[in-house]
Amino acid sequence: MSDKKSRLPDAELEVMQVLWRCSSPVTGATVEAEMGKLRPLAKTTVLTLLTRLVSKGFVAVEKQGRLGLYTPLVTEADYQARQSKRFLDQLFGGSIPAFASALTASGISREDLEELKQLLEDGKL
Amino acid sequence: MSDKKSRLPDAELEVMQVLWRCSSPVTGATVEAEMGKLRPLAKTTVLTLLTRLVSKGFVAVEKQGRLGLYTPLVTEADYQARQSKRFLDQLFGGSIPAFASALTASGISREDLEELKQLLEDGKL
DNA sequence: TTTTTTCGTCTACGGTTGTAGTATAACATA
DNA sequence: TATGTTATACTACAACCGTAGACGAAAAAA
Repeated sequence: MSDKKSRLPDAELEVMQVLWRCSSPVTGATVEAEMGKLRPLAKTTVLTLLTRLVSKGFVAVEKQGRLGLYTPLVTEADYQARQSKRFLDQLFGGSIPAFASALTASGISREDLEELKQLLEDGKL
Repeated sequence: MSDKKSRLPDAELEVMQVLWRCSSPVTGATVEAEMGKLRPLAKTTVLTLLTRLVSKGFVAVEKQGRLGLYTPLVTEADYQARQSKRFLDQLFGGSIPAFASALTASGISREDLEELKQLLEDGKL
């Protein structure tokens, strides 16, 4: 019901990540169980988050009687791509190198940089 | 007054970016003028944002009489580094390559990738 | 010094987010 | 069928955000 451009609040993102990890469609109970593994939340809280995601157009719900089956409408790759661009624009005026150097300053793993270098050299990016 | 780890809301970030661009200390009026160039905001709005930044410990204010002189307490590089890590962790489980491929999917400029490649090859990162 | 402009604090208000209790309606079970 | 069990929808509520008006004090101008 609204623009998919926007960033999701942390709690809603966590729910999306569960949805992306599970094979859809998924029941609310399943989402709650998955979330609860790391972060115990009341059932109703998870349901509220799901409902909000539905009204934002990020998730579809299909009713089997009173039971709801949830399916993500936005793929993880899609969300990642949009948010990456947004982040880069907002903090670095869109410059990847500027971002990369910020990362080194943040003590990111050397291996990841190496791997990235490989990808670039192999023309995979 | 609180943890510097946290992400700033968009409006507050914009104010910080003005502060980072100007040579400190800066008066509220200056900030307002700079902000207004792109996004007209009421004077009081800018002041409110500055005050919030002060209470969050991101900005220091020094009073010259009734006039406030504002200085950022967190450097841009510092903020960028922390947020980059946070972003990477939250969306990509910390993997830079995963992030990089999301970027290509988002239609990021070829030149930026080239530049990044150069930096990596020159060992600058 | 009276008036006007300026800078800032306080207060406000609608919307969002995190979190969950309550009520309700459908389902399973005794 | 009577009853316990759920899954969901509604309601709530405090904190936080974006935005700014009201009001007061200080400074500048007349």
